[in-house]
Amino acid sequence: MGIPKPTAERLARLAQLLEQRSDPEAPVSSAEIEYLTGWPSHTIRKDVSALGAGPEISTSTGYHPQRLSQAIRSVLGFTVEDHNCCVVGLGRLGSAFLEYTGFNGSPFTLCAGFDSNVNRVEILKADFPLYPAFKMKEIIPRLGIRYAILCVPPDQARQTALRLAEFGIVGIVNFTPVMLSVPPGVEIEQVSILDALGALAARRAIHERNDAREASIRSEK
Amino acid sequence: MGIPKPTAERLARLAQLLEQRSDPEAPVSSAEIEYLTGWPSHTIRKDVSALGAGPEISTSTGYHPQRLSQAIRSVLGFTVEDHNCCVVGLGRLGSAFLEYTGFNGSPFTLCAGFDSNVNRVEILKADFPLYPAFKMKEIIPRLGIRYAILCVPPDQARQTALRLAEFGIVGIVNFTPVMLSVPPGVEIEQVSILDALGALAARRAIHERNDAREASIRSEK
DNA sequence: TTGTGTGAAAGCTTTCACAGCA
DNA sequence: TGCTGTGAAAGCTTTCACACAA
Repeated sequence: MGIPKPTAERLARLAQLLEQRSDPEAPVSSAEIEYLTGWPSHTIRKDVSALGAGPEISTSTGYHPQRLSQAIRSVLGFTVEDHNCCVVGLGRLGSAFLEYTGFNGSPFTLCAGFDSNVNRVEILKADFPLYPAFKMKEIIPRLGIRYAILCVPPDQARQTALRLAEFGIVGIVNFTPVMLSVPPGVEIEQVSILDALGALAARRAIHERNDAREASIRSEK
Repeated sequence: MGIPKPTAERLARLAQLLEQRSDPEAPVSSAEIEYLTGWPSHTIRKDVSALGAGPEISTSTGYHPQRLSQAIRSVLGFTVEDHNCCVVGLGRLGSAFLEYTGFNGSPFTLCAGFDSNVNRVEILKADFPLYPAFKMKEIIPRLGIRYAILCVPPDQARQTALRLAEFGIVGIVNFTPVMLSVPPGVEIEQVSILDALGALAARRAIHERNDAREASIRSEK
């Protein structure tokens, strides 16, 4: 009984959602989670069930938010020291992360920034140190950084990703529009706007197609 | 025979990939696409097959990139006039899109930006007009904008999304960390960094779990 | 009565294996 | 010999329906 990938991704998001709640003690039902997320309540129950956590997670009035999110983090292996991140490329997009407050309270810590432009590294301010790009090789292993947020210009994306993999990065959030190929063992999460828009448009096209199809089936009868 | 959602999303991405190619005439094989994307070649063949496009799409040496991407766009309904987009919220992140060149050559056009801070709207420069937020109601229908890129501060996200839906937006790319609930008929694509990192960490946890499980099974024998 | 937990069924998607074509 | 195309099988995930607990 392994945990299915879609289940794990839903749970990861659910944990975040639970931690945003105002009252971490007030029970939350699967129906309420359905309302907040759009996922059907039975899917949520099944997901939680797949965790294999004990009965202290839930009562007859719903789940205990804090215990549930802890159970999720523990089963998915979200421990703070494993989740140091860095931003690579400090242009408009990359530097936007320097002032992003969402990391507080999350299991991820942003602890370094890199840019090939030494000037930019010196001018920008952040709560963590910024380095010139050639120091990646030294800093990434030293700080135990495992995840990278890639915001370099498109023409440098492939090369930079390969170097990151070499230095021990295990996951890359790719904000460039370039499709990356990396060594096995490194995971990529693609977040280009064009992909996101493409996914929306594709979903919408299916809707319209299916609606049209259903309408024509109905009219045939 | 509808097109499965995962298939549609892969095809949307494939079309983009094909359009980035240097030579739009040189045939591309499913094996080459496998190398570029990581998707197995038989999945790609099945996906293309699901399009139901004619035999002019492929030869015995592979697919014709240009014709294939056109077939994808036509079946998925990617026509230029349907895909006007706007950026909502012009802070660091939102304003990064103003200088983003990736939209050229894509089926999407960025044609407006909105921010509640009138000052910011006047100071920032872009190739398309920027408006104060209260004009959304007027401008979105007038320009036929269907997709919105949401970059407002977290505490305004929910409210803004609902207004966008009201004004006729059918798809929102949500860059805020807030989970949105919108009326049916509006699609959301969530791209918060925390979600992306969470997905990476979740996938990695499964890998490690499964590897450990396999190792222990092996050692039991 | 209102909620979770969970085998079993249904529904999708991917994978396979091989036919067919240039 | 290289490739695509595609029914059929296998493998996952979601949905259902109902048992069970407070």
